[in-house]
Amino acid sequence: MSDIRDEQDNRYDFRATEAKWQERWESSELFTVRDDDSRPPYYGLDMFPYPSGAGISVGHCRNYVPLDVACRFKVMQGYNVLHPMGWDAFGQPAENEAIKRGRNPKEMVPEYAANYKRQLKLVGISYDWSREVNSSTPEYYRWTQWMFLLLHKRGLAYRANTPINWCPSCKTGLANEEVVNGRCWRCNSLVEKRPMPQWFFKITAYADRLISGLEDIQWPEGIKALQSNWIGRSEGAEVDFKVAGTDDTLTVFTTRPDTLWGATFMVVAPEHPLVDAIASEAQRAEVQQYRERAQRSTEMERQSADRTKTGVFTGGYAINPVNDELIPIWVADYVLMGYGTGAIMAVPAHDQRDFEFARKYHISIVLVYQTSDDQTADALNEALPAGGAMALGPFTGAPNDKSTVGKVIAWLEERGQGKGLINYRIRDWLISRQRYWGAPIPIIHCPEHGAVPVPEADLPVVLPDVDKYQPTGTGESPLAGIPEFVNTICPVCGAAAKRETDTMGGFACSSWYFLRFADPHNTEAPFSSEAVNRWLPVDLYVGGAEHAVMHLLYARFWTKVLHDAGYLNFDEPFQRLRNQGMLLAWTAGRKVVADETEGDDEEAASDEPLEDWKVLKPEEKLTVPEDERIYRWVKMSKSLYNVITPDEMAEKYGADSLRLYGLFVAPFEDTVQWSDKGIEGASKFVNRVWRLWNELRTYFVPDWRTVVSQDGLVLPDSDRALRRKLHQTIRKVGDDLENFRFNTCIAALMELTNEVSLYRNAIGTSTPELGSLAVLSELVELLPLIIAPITPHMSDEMWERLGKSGFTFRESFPSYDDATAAEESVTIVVQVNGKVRDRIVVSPGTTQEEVERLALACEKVARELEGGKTLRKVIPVPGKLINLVIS
RNA sequence: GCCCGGGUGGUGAAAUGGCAGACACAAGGGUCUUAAAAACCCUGGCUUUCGAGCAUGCGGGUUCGAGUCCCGCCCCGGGCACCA
Repeated sequence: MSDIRDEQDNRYDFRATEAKWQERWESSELFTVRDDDSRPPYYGLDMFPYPSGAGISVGHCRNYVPLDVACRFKVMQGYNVLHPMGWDAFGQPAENEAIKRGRNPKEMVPEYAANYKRQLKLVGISYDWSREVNSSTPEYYRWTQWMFLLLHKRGLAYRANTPINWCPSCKTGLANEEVVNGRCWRCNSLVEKRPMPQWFFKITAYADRLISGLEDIQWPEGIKALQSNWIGRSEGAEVDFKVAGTDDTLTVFTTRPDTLWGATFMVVAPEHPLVDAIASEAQRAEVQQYRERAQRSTEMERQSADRTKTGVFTGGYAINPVNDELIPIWVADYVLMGYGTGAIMAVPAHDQRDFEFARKYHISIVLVYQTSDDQTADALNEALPAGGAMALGPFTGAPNDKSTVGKVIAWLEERGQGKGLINYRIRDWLISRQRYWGAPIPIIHCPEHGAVPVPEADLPVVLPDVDKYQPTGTGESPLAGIPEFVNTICPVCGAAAKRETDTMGGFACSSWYFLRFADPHNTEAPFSSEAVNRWLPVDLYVGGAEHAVMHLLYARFWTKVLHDAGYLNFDEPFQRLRNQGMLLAWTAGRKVVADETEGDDEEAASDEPLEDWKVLKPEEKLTVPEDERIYRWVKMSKSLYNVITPDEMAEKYGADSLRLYGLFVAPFEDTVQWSDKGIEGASKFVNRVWRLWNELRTYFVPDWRTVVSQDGLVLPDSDRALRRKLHQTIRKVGDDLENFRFNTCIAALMELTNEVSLYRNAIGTSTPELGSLAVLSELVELLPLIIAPITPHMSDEMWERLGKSGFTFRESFPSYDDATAAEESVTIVVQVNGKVRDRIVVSPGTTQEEVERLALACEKVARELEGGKTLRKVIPVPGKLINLVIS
């Protein structure tokens, strides 16, 4: 490029340089990955995004850039690195946006994707675009449907008519994982319960393996805990209670069968099927009323734990199997139909919820465990969940612990009154959506044969073009209104039949896309096992922690199913996971006006974090004066009108500076507050490196290696020090990049730069010796390589100016020499009673005796010893410190 | 209520149980310049009687030595929330 030929101009022309190299990377297909490559494979993956209209913000660079740096580093270390990108284009986020803009998602998504792609290239991300996938294309969703059929074949997809989570605003059912605090994860509306026939994936069948599989993957402990808690394994027993005067049996799940002797009543959920049978004539009306009231209240109201418990006596009694006592059966909404059996035995003495209920309704309380002989149930102020010894029944004297629980379960099993059982909190994954923009569920409903899977050969079931794709709200998908789509024939008998009109939720597409990248153009299968087994599991997966119990759980489930079906030789998809921190922006807002109701602005609602604060919309910025504005740090998001784009930053400071700033500002996992000052600092550093390097390049001698490796080469102290720093930096940068410590990595590069600058100042206008020239040349040649993963554009430009051909991406990351990096002297801290009194500088091999002698010889130490104090003890820390204990 | 994170200068942050504040930003001073910008150099936790003392949310403890480990609190962020 002609405008960077002026070598006297020491200002770095990042615009021209970055454009030049991005073009060259593209035209040389630098980032295209081949399967037939002898280097060891490495798979680095970002969670694929849905491309929204606003494009990416600098916030997105918090994950794309660090992974890019890690991948570029891996390439330079000699790996064949798969680093792909694609579009999670199906699902509510894309569809909601299309509706809002009055666009057809089919046309809109590719436009948005193209913009994302342009931006990602602008930031210099090294994706292999030849493997780009779009989950909303028939070439892709054909195989998502294939996955559905596989699950169906294996008994893991079923249709059931149970009350499901319904979002009235999105007009569709939602999976449990998509309901956050009783609200829709996309639009924040309150979720209702609606009974309707829906398709589910049987993720509960894999609950145990989804917990145990967490053990040997390198994920943040917090995410593992989140998943584990979500799955919620709890060990206990099912116990059968006879309903007095009937043939019915009420089965309960309990984790504390050992407290059966203290069960003084039972509670069933309002929706429990036996309620009618249990209720006595006298109580029936009251029970019925209570059930209706419970049905009307929202999930949120019902599940708020601080609400005082309510309930109604059914008039019926159960027989406690361990002592044949009659105990009353109540109906109360603190018992949930969705967990266990929807019925509990209540042990008020040892369960706080039952305790509160018993006290409120004056039900008797019986102590099973006593912490002392004179302890009475009447004296309790709260339940005793732990401690004490059993005070009644055949296990009298047994401790209040797991071993007793086990013994009681065995005892119940022997007597045929119950059995040990493990219960899970996780529910099956509801996959049906009554929406247009998703992969049609490949099922045909035949009056004769029921729900028949579409034969594999007939895939894909193509999503038809429609005029109206808005959700209907009737519980039917818009597809139901298209006779050409709906009417078909049964694959089994050929009779007239109807297609399933629900589509799959977006999380179906993202549950296997990481497999498709290994073999993205396969038209015969979703992937070849050979390709997938070569590249996967993903070595390094980067994305947001908000997917802990959604995508990350579903993807693990599908991987296990595919493994069990023999398609994969691994059953955990992501070996190592890293979650980037959020990016916050300083955002103008105002107080909420009294009559403003929640959810009036659908889009903003999902991201607004504070209830007493409303973001200023662009049009309000003119009307709300500065002194009425309230500024807050909130997540950078287009719905909060506080987005800074990589485009504007790349234009002003350059992609390399933007990359460097995001990496340097804080540890990768930390939340960051965006600052323009910060990126200015990063840009200053990039320019400083550029300038220094260009000055020093005039000393470059290409054969420096022979000089540096000469036997008996004696360099002046300053040269040895510079070389030592260089090799120490190579070591540190390599270590830090390996461990995602980008901020300290860049700090090390800054330290090196500072040292080089001082060295340069010291040279002044004098001509360096041959040895010094070699040391400088080593630096001039290696620096572009060391910094290349972070500032790839500048590095390639430097590389070319050194007379090298090709790209730093194709070079090896420099190795360091231990001997050269070793310190020539060490500073030993001299402490007296743990307080620093002095420092002594010794050579690394100095004996401990010598260090001690030198320490005692320090004037400041001598002063401490005055007044008859004597040395009691010497604590040496070799190479670091010596602590003299005196008194 | 339960489960995870986190609290260190004016700010972002460093620190295998061993010199607290690396590296930066902002600030102040200087060099260069007619001037400014840029660049380069220097200073900087607080207090001080210039010996030193005090400092990593608070209070205890372990240790020769604690930002780091243990116990008890407080505050902030996130997740779950009547799960029997």
